[in-house]
Amino acid sequence: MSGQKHKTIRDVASLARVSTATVSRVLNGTGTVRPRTAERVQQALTQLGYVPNGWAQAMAVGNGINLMGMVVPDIQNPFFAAIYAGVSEEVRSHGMIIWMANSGDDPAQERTELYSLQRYRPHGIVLTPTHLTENLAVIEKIPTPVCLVDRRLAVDQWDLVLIDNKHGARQAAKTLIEAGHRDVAILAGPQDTTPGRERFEGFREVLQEEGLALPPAYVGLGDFRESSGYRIGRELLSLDHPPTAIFSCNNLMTMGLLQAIQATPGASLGESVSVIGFDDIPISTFTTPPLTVVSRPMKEMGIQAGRLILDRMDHPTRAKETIILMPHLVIRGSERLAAAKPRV
Amino acid sequence: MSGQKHKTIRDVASLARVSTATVSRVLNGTGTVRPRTAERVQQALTQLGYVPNGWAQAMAVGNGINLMGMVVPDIQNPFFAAIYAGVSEEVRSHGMIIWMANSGDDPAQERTELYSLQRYRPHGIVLTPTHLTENLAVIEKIPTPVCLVDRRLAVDQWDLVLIDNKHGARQAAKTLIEAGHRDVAILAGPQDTTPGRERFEGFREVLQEEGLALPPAYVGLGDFRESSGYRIGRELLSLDHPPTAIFSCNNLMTMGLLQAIQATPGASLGESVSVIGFDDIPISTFTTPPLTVVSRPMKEMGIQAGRLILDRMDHPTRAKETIILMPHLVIRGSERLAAAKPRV
DNA sequence: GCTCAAAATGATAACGCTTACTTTTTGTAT
DNA sequence: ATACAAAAAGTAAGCGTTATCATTTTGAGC
Repeated sequence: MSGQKHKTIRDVASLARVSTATVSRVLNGTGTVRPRTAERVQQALTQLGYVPNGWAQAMAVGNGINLMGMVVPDIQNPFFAAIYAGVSEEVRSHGMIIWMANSGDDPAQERTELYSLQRYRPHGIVLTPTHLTENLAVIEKIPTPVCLVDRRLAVDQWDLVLIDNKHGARQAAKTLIEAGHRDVAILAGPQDTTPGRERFEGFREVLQEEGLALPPAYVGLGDFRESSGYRIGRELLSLDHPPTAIFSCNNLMTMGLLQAIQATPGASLGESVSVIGFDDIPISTFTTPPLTVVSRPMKEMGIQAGRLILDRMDHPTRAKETIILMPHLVIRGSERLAAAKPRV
Repeated sequence: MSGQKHKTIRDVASLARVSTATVSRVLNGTGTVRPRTAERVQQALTQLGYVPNGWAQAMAVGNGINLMGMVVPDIQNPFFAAIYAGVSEEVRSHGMIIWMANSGDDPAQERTELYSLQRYRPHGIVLTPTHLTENLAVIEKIPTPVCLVDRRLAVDQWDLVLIDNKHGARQAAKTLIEAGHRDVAILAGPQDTTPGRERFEGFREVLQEEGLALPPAYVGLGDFRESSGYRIGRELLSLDHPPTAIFSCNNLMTMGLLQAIQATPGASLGESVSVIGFDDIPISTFTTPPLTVVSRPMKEMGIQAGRLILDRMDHPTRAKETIILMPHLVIRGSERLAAAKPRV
């Protein structure tokens, strides 16, 4: 039911007719307690359904609870969900639990979330910052190990787990061109984030190297959300001279883009337009043709971040470490039009 | 960085040359402090980057932190993710944060998670129990409002948010039959859970009413996981006389089933076999034909659960409430074979 | 039965904060 | 200047634990 209050160690102590210290000893297996007494305490414990108060314990012991904080732009995004899974896997063995918070990619909200998180004194924080500079001062003040994931900050002072975005984008661009495409568009992410910028750069570089033009109309600036993928997808496809291939810079925008293709009369994946997406998504094997994507070791990123934080907890002064993981292309067919002949 | 410790209210007090009580007053806006003093305190506050210790606050005030607990079988499952979103939306306005835990559909793990959750004294717990009876004793001892979502317990003592599973399953079965199918199979869930049982029942009822046989070979007992959907899907499709339609009882198994169809030579969604799934999934609009599903108001379930808990926090003694939400069929095409003619 | 070390238990001070309650300061009326 | 109420600031208890120390109990050896 719900009326009662939680029992305290004092309730247990008085029921078992011992001092709170003895109950505590039984609970934690510290010190020595006579079997007879321990038995009485155990009985009181189960009879009352006592569960120790975690905060009080943490305060008494003085080193907080085994809490790991995590602040990411969007928990619902499978990419961050996978990072969560990785961090979780890595720290679980240390008896840690994870406190997830959502910054909504908004610096103000990020500030709020970092603040409320710190109120509960986590042992470390895994952070995907929303902005290069906006919250630098706040983050610098955090007296707890911080590990940045997926995005840098303007100051290079923290442990870092990154993806070689440029490399991934270059592979995508090259693959599209090798598949015969000349009119290649990009559905880019926000240019004030590292992933957004780096993927755009890699893409543009390849086009330049191959001597292909990138007209302004073929550059769609999205916000990494599904809605912008749809909107920009519709725009690109309704151009007088629509692109024959689109590189979409993240998973959610790819979802939107695919819907835009379905919604545009005459447009058809693999028939009139090719797509390569950045990040694998659950649907990628179910489209026709299946989706070619740049895939990153998402869970591995979380594992590394967790490892870096745990490591820094033990060695607070070691030099910052930067881990750059490589994405790889998963070719499934959507990079190529049914009609097109490979250049070979 | 990371070396330092968190500042305490005492650090602030001594820097501002006031007592801790005054700092507390400034922090909480209680009592009266002269502007000059408040100014000094504010300065110390920001200079030290002080963040109050949430547990200590909660303990001093004596009513815990604004924590809502949530224990579900699988956080990764979009269904529970949506419930989370609903609960989150409902309780956020009360300044609450949510502590998510994963029971893995395993009673032992559920027990563990409920225990660790209670250590942090949540104001309420939203629970999708793993088993009808296994953890009854534990759950009855929880001295905090509990609201069950999606599944009942053997004892009917808690607030409840359910779906009319039978109704949804009946709709699915009827629709398949109306589309001309006579050989209809079911990919059922575990029969020791309410959703698993009720969906099976509804399905079986309709077949009986329509005078159709349900041979044992057409009943696949899965465990609500993708792998079992795949395995059983392969089995059903490789029967000498395979079904022409399959009703899959949850989202993950549907994913597995779709993969099984793709992997089976000669099988093809909408050509050789029709599918209706229970629960909408992101991929449902991307398959060809798009997937017909029984869709439930998932987020709404979370909202209701959140509401019930908040309500019970204010009225601990009110009678238990049961909310049953209706699923509805979303017809997209996969319930019908391309060759088949509607019976009309 | 008595002694005395060893073992078991109890009393109590933290931990960081809030909040009655008490004391000091302020400012106004004389 | 003095008195005095009101306002501001300080003191200390308490929230539920653990850990240190002090005290009591136990039981072995005589």
